[in-house]
Amino acid sequence: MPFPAKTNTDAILASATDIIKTGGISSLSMRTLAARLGVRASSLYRHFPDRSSIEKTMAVHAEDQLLERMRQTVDGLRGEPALLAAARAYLDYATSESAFYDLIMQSIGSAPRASAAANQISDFLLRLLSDATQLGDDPAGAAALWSFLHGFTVLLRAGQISEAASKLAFARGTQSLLRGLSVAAAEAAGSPS
Amino acid sequence: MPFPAKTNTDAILASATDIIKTGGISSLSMRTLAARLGVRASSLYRHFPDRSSIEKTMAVHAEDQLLERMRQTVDGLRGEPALLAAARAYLDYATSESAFYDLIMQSIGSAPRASAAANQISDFLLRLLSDATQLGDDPAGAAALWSFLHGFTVLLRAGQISEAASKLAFARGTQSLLRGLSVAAAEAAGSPS
DNA sequence: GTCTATAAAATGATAGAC
DNA sequence: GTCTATCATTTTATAGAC
Repeated sequence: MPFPAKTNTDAILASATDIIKTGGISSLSMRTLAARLGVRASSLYRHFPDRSSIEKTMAVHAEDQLLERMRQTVDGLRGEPALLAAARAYLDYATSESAFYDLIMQSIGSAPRASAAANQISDFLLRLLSDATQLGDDPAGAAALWSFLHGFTVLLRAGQISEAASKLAFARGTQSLLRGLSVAAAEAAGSPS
Repeated sequence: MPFPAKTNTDAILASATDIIKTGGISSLSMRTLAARLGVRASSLYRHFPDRSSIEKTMAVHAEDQLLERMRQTVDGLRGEPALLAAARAYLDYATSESAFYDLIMQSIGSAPRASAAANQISDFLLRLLSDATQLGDDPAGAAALWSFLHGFTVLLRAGQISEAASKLAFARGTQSLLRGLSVAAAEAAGSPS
């Protein structure tokens, strides 16, 4: 072996993570990545077939991480408190790990249909909502909840929701949506008026 | 005038609109735009100083159009029906004019603080919500509503919410959020328990 | 106002030496 | 496994002729 290995899969992913955390997904290129690792861009193709495979690997990791954060947060909780805590964990992850969160949403958005990761998030919210309302599965309600979570993330980051007011606004939004869905589900379940 | 004018501001914007409607914002370049107009890319700089000014002009137009659609829709309506109709108009615009909607959100996301357009949308939702709940201004509630609207748009387009179920899911989400916010606002306003 | 020509900078990716 | 060298492409934007 005339040339010792100067990098490896893990090191590449670690550097790629640093890069997107600093400058966003668009700042990741084979050249910027190689430069950070002290190698040439062409060397990276021994470890990954192309650029998109590096992004894809990070995206999968991000999806696992988001779900894990929410699961850890709801550990020991049930009903409404569990749902509120999970919602908070979602927002916390989306804001503190915004680059990873972008990878998740980019992955979901570019998939033809609902991706496996998307289904996991959707199912997780579906179960939390069902447990909180005690009124059975509510796919439409879960979709509404996820819509609120993602939308809030985007508007908060865009500066449209002030940092100061965000905590209260988020709690009010989450609780209001949950209460409204509970009432709507109860009516649909056969308790008219 | 040795060279007759082959294009103008309006023609450029019309072609730019066609391009982004077909291939999204990223497909718009000075070259693709010029090719569609039958001129050279360099000629465009006589009409617009740079590429971003073309995007900006379209974004402003899109913002006006979205607000106009919502205003027309709520014309003659008040209270909850007005809010539900406006929400529907928002989603309709975002899905039928997705490229323009992307321009709006891109503009909002890249602005340092809350942009003028963002404030107009926010204020519009604020007034609708206030009129629907009859409980005064609720900035947090308006932010929650907008969050839901944008998030739903994104998830619907990503295929995470089925087309078939979207109409019902959207109506349920909007109504549930409104009802929940009404209750929360009433409690905060001094009608405890 | 449009043209040709060109600058200047990125990008992803490959061939082949070592 | 890494290197040099290079290809091929795309992009925004400018200079100057006509």
